[in-house]
Amino acid sequence: MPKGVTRRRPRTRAALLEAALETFAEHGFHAASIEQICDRAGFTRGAYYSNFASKEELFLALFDEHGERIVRRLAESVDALGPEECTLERIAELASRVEPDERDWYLVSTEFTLHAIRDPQAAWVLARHDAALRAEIARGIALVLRRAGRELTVDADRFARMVVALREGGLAQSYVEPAALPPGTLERDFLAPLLESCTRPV
Amino acid sequence: MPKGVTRRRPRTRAALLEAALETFAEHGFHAASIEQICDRAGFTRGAYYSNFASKEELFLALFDEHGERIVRRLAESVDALGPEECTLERIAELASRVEPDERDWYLVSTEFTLHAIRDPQAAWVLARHDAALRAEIARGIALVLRRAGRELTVDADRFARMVVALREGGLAQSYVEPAALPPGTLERDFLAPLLESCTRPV
DNA sequence: TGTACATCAGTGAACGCGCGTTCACTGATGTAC
DNA sequence: TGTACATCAGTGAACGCGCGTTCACTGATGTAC
Repeated sequence: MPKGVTRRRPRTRAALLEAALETFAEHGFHAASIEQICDRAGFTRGAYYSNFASKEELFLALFDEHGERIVRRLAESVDALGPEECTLERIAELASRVEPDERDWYLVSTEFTLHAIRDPQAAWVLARHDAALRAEIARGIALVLRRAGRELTVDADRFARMVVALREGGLAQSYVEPAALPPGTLERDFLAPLLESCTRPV
Repeated sequence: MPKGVTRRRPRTRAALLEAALETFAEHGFHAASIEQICDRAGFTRGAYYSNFASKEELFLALFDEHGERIVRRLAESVDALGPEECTLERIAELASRVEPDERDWYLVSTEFTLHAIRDPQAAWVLARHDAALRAEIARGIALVLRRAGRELTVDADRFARMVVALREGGLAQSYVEPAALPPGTLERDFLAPLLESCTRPV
């Protein structure tokens, strides 16, 4: 193992993945060419094939590694939940936050979802990430509800699935008509009522 | 105008559109080849280019015409609503119905949504269809609520957007993991509570 | 109703371009002494 | 620390295949009388 000097490999790979995210977001998986990705990353196609066996493999790696980042980020947000976040309205407001950089990920992960519906291996990878994501959502909700002196009356994972559906379904509409439905609107409007009717005082 | 004898044109076009729906559903827009579509429809590529100027145009026509069918079908369901459908649970159950043939349309329309997020013309077409769909949903909900002696306390179109988000977000999860989340589950579990907390007696 | 002609829908071979993939190479990174 | 050598990451030209699109044609559909 070399010390001090950094091998270029990981940085090249990371640059290609980052460029792939942006290029796939802009054009879609099939319409995006490997040359576009390499140009954006500042490398040649040879470098690409030195790091990835095929376009398909890149797509999988991209989803896998970036998906992990998303889960980590959410976990940190949950860990950072302060004691003041204990009203149902406050939870809804937190859940309605949509970062500007989520758009690219939305486009890529939705396309990956379509791929997963057709491909069992991709489905398996997607299901694992989604489960991890829902576990964090459930953890966050349970944490805040406990502080608010309430508890869910429905299955936590099922509730988390509903939250994910609401968010992803809402983002689709928001990205098609940003003016008609600003991102986060549905969470803001309907999550508090839902928490109201799906919890009870503990 | 010829009488009696049917020109082949409309039938050929319809066959190509039908085949395109299935082929796009199976492989996705870019991965599906025009030859596959023509083979499935029982025509040659020449027939295809006699009916459509390009692959892009077919995609748009397919979404446009099939989308209209979906709205019509929903409108008929709303018209057929009997007086017995007047409890909140009954509405939730109706909304949770997912026909087997919706899978193909889900795959194609979701891909079209991604396309629309990137392309203003497609966004406009999609927005028009979605608005018509939501209008029918709102009409159905208002109809049944009135019979149940209740009314929405939130904007009807906003509520319809939430219903659409829940359904499409839920279908994504269901189609990736059919065993973990049978189609319609989220509607069945969460629509009644939502209607409960978003309506009042009139 | 039957025949001759005109038009139009669909045929299928050919084209050519774009893009994923390969490979012989070069220069940068790391190792030995 | 400096030099000689080995390995490895990235280069970029070339390949070839698949697919969208075109076009000269043929046979089916429709019209006139």
